[in-house]
Amino acid sequence: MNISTKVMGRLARYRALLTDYFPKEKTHIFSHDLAAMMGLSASQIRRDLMCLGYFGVPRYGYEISELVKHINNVLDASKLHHVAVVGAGNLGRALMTFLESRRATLKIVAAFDDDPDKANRVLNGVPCFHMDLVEEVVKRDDIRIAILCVPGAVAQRVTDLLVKSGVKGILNFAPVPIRIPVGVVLEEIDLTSALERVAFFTNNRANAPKEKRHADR
Amino acid sequence: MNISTKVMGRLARYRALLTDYFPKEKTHIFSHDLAAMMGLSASQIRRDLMCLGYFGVPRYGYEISELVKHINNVLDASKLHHVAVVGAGNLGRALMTFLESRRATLKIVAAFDDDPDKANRVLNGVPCFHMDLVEEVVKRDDIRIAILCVPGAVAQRVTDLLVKSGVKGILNFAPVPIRIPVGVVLEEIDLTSALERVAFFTNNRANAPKEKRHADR
DNA sequence: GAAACGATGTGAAATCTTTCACATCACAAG
DNA sequence: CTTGTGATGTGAAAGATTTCACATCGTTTC
Ligand SMILES: NC(=O)c1ccc[n+]([C@@H]2O[C@H](COP(=O)([O-])OP(=O)(O)OC[C@H]3O[C@@H](n4cnc5c(N)ncnc54)[C@H](O)[C@@H]3O)[C@@H](O)[C@H]2O)c1
Ligand SMILES: NC(=O)c1ccc[n+]([C@@H]2O[C@H](COP(=O)([O-])OP(=O)(O)OC[C@H]3O[C@@H](n4cnc5c(N)ncnc54)[C@H](O)[C@@H]3O)[C@@H](O)[C@H]2O)c1
Repeated sequence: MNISTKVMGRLARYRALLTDYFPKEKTHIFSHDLAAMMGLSASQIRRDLMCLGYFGVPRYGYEISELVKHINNVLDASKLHHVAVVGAGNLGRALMTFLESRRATLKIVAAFDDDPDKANRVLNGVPCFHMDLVEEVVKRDDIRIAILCVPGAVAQRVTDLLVKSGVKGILNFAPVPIRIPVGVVLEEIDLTSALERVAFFTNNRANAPKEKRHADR
Repeated sequence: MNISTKVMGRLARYRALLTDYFPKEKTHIFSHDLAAMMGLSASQIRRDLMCLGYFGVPRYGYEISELVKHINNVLDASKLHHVAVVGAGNLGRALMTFLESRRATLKIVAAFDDDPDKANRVLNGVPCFHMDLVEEVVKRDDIRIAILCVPGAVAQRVTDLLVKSGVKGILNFAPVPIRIPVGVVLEEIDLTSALERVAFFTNNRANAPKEKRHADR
């Protein structure tokens, strides 16, 4: 079964909803309830769940604990990933605090910055190193993933260093596209253009994307 | 011409690249150069640019200043939007600082928080009000767009208040899906699931989305 | 000016994603 | 046991996005 990026992302969100924001006393859920909560169609939910190898029972819906277990399974949630935040500025530090309390399998083990004032300290619960030590620490701590929060002007240079040091996945917040060799995974988050999208569709209703449906009939 | 969300987002990123990170001495650009920089195919670039009503010239490519002008035009960049940050915590304050220096047409005019310590002060250059004043200030300052940075548990409640007050677009960072009435535009940014996507494809090469192409032949 | 070149613009094909529609199933009720 | 109900799982249609392929055109060169 080949899971697309989109399905993958939605599965992660289903899981977050079910584990973090769902009343504990509920043991089962219907596709259309999940759909209403997510703002998607019920058939899309069912289609997504097909690739889990877990099947709900008609009339009862999906058993939540089983569903979560199977999502974990498909998303490889047993593997622990070591993550580094690169660039311990405002955004980087906010992310450190935020992610600390989140999925146990994604552990932030280090931060890097080229500002000497930030190195050799513990920032927001994370040991922060100078950029000179990237290669050494990445190898020593088996860091596979980097969250890139450095200014756009140096983003490509820092990326090249990270890749050279052995990082296999990068989540880029710098508002510039960066290039990576094949074999490395890249996800870009461009907050400015997200905000611009909202602004555009806000006063341009005609072009707005089709309404999200909340049911299936 | 009907512009999809995806095209819209890419146009914003082309513009950012051309205005912020492109050598000033260059006056023209080819679709395949832009493509290489963005990590997309040249034909996709050309297809996206088709909806601008501006045409490049064969052999010379696109004139950058004209291109930017036409993107501005399509994205309605002349209109000034008033934006509020709701929830002046770590993320909210990082965003205030960051967005201040960005597009002039998206102006952060207020922040809101229910912590009395944060109200009635200027935080990161933005006046911060208590949540009790949302309705009044949104109307007074004609705030159309809200950036939602409150804890997930209260996100829906705060959203309802914002919509009631007249906000027309919401950029949601809380890691829960929120529901809005039709007529309001919503964009969700889920950093946790973005990070999980990176982690997944990092040790699951087989399922990785197709390589981005950098050329057209 | 004519020919060659090397880029664009775009119809059509290919691919990816979502939705529809309905057979099927497990349980509840009679 | 039989029937009715209201879910699921899924083939196939519809829709959206991306890529291919090539006609076309402005520039350069001869
Ligand atoms: N703050 C936000 O809300 C926000 C939102 C979206 C995107 N971004 C982007 O994220 C990045 C960081 O934003 P920020 O607000 O945290 O900025 P910031 O200035 O607060 O932090 C940048 C950090 O990077 C460090 N740095 C600079 N050069 C470096 C180098 N060569 N190697 C290592 N570290 C280096 C600096 O010392 C600083 O600590 C920027 O690219 C910004 O555009 C920020
Ligand atoms: N920090 C991050 O990097 C990050 C990343 C992704 C998502 N998020 C999400 O963004 C939101 C904010 O994150 P944060 O790190 O800034 O948290 P934070 O705790 O630093 O800030 C939350 C702010 O919201 C305010 N608040 C609480 N209840 C409120 C209410 N009812 N009305 C108005 N304001 C209220 C608090 O006073 C606080 O200032 C959370 O939902 C978080 O999950 C944060």
